[in-house]
Amino acid sequence: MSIYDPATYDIRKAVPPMLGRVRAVFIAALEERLAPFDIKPVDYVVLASLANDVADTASSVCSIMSHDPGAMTRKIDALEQRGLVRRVRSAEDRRAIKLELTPEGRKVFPKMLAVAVGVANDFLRGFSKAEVRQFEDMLQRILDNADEMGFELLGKEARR
Amino acid sequence: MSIYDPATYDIRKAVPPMLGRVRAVFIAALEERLAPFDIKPVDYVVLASLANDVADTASSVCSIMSHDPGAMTRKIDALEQRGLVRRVRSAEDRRAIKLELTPEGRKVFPKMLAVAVGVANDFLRGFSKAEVRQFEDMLQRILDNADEMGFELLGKEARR
DNA sequence: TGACAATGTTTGCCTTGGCAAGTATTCTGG
DNA sequence: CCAGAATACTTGCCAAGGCAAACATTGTCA
Repeated sequence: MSIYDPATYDIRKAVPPMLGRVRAVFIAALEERLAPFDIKPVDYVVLASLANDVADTASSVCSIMSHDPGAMTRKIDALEQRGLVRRVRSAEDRRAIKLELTPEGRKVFPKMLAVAVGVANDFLRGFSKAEVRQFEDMLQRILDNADEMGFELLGKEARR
Repeated sequence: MSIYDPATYDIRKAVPPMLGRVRAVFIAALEERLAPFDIKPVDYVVLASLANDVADTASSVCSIMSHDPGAMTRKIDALEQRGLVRRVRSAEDRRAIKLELTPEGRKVFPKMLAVAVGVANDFLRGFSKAEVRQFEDMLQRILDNADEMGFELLGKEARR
């Protein structure tokens, strides 16, 4: 049974366009509140991936963020230049380069995290915790569907 | 009462990062299925805005999509070049330029719409209609919160 | 083991969006 | 009425991502 019908599809209410709008305001808010740190939302996500041990190389950060490897190289160049991130050639796999936060990076990241969490809480004002959990679950179910359809959150080549 | 706490914030599950991922797979799927028409997701949204009478000028399309006016000029140049959209100087307000689909645009758009709705239905497989409605409502509530915080990325006139 | 595929990173080129300045037109307050 | 603000669009310039090619290294398998 289909959810949406082309004849009645409303781009002002349907889930896909709404997702885009909500994401847009999220990023706008994050950008504004991270500005004092001279950090952009994308940079924050890179730092957060490293800080949370969700990724430890450029390529793993790329697959998590679905970001281009070429662009990532340049971004890490900049973050390294600013002394927030360090590159360490891996001993086990000499192709890879381990990434880690510098002491300076570890010091300032918590402030950015606080900002990001603050934005999330502000936008979810009025939601109960149960609702948020339900919301998270629905998002995960969509990702699972995407997964089954072959749209994993990896580079196109990695999909095979 | 806050939803998220920096100490336990998980970027793999929290709403903001999940929104980004879900949107990314949506766009990837849309891009792939629109490729046969040589149309990109952004182009589709422009055409959809015009087809659904949600917008009828470049600026109104911009506010709906939170898109840059400069980029929009170039995009419409291209769509006009391809014979899908037509520019008609407005008689009432001679600053504005009315946009409309050409007969050719009207002819091909339904196929793109079918693709887009198909993607939405595929990704929402397993959702009941009630769940989708609830999902839409939550997204709207977030936009309303953004609104109160001064992040009105959508043109007000476009929402009326 | 030896070709060949795959992975991780980098670089150059191209496309596209963001931003600022400029023009034309309309709106507004004194 | 009219000077200045606001709106609609355009253009040029810059920043950043997407893509492809190149290189080094590792994995696979006949």
